[in-house]
Amino acid sequence: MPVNPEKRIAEAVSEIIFQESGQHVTLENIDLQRTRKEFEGDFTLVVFPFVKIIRKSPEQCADFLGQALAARLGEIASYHVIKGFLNLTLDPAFWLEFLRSQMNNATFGVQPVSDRSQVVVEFSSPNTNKPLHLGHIRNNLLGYSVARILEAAGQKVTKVNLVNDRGIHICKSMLAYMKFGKGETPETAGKKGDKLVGDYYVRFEKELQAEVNTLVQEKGLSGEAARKQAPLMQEAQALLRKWELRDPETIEIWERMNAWVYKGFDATYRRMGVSFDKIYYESDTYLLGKELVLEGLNKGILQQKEDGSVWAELSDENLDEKLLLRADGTSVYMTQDLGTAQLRYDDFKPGKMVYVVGNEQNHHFDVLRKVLKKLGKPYAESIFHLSYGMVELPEGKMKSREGIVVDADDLMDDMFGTARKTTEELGKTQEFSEEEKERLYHVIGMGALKYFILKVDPKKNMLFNPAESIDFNGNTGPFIQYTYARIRSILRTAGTERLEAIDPRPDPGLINDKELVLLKLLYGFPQVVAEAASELSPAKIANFSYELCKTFNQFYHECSILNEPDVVISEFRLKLAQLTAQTIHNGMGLLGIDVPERM
RNA sequence: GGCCCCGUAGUUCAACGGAUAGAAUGGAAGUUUCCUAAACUUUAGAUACAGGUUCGAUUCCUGUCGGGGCUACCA
Repeated sequence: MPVNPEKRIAEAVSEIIFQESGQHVTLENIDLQRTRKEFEGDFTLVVFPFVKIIRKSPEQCADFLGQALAARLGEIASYHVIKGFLNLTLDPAFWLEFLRSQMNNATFGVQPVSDRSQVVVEFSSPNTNKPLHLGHIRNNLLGYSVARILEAAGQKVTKVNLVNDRGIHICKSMLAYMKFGKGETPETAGKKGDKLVGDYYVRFEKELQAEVNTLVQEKGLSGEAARKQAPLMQEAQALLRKWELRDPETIEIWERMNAWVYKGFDATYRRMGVSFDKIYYESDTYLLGKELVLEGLNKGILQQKEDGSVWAELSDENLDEKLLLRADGTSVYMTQDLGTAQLRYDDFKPGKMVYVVGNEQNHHFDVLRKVLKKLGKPYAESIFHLSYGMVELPEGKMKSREGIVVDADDLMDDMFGTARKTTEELGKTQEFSEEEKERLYHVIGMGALKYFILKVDPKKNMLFNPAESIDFNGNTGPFIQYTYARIRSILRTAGTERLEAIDPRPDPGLINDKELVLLKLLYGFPQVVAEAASELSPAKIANFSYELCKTFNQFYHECSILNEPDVVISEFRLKLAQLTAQTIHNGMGLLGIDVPERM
């Protein structure tokens, strides 16, 4: 029995058309899709593109191709034509063979690394002056999932994090701590380190605003001018210069505060279930960025102004000029990113560098690519910005600059609490131990959060509704987890050891529609993974998994699995359930979502 | 002002240029001597607007109207 009917059909179509008309049709131009479920058939060939070549009406064309294909390929059991669509039905024996070949495959849909070219995926990219918030959650989940999906498609992936640990914003929280901190530590304050430092950043902005208000009132300055002249801002800039000169006292405080932050971030990452293969720090890359800029200046690619600032002229690329070094010689965000890109390229020589960064930075990445191109860097074209939209909450918008943020830790606490409350109300966990309960509430709460966010197309702005995400009905993570737990329960009841020895092939004639629908859906999983990888879209996996669970429930409802008089059919169904569970497990794994054995 | 992204049932999301625009949720009505009812079944309900491109447009192009973002010597 052939293993790849799509390919065989497409090749046969190409040959048939060539014999008929003498014209070559490439495989990419043959539109063969899975038949939509409201029509009879397994694969559908769209024949409209061939009507001019074959010079027949769409219906005649489809009929001609159907006859020729059925005669040529044994696995095609029948065909029929609706308008210009040729629906092909495969022999049930093909689907049974598919089940037999995959039923004990624990890695169904997940390939081992087969592509030697590296992909580097950067995500998270926090600033050390602020705790992680809801936007970071979407970022982390997307990045982690995309990395796993690329891996499942056979690519070698390195997950990296780039920590923004230097710059004027970091100096602001340092300055506030130096002025108002009185030697406070996370321990004495009773706060996570990242929260403590974040509070000083907020404190700086508050004190600065007070100074600005005074200047505006007393000297009649504009808000913008007042901000620049305010003593605190001047001090922050002085601190940045001291930092770049490696002033020992400044460096000591900087290191101490950063260590607090990293400890806090680690706890949040661990809880979120994400990890990195390598962490870059901008304090290590900005000098390389400066070097690249100075090199470009020497070669005459970049321009220096009278005040000493260095710029890239991008008007030939339809962009404005871009500052790369300030007049005082300190570097900006773009400078750091130039250095980071170079370092990353030197480290891994990746064929592709994916940056998971919010869409408000679309312009930044446009400029980054073009500056690198101007500098003659070969990797400029391999940079891919995976741009995602904002996450909003039902209560309204989140704006980190205005202090309206949803803290990542708080949100995860919330999800855990809701998972506990909902589960306890249903009274399903009474026989669980305390540890098992804690574990389960974590898995459900995080599953709800992850699934809700990942099922949406990354580039779209989205609305996250915590209450709706944790609903056990509908297109949610907990629904999928629940379906998985039920299948596992069935398999435990049946006794899995009995399953290993049986032949899952009943007489094809004994298989009913529900079983066939489920089997065919499962068949599509590897294809879905491949699509998700090429489009960098976890949403594809999420929506497929939901479809699978729903289909399983319908199958399960109509086909009694254990109490079936016909033993062969029943065991065949158990095999089908087993492959379904495995597929849910693998699919959720690609989203970074755990599935519990019981719930 | 200029540039970019987005406008789909009441709501949250789907739909390589393909068939009768799918789900879920909320609304209405049902199903439990049964292996997890956190399930299943039935039902009403949508492509912002106007043109164009073609066998065919939610999808591509143009314009209008809405929403968001960017346009920093912040990151």
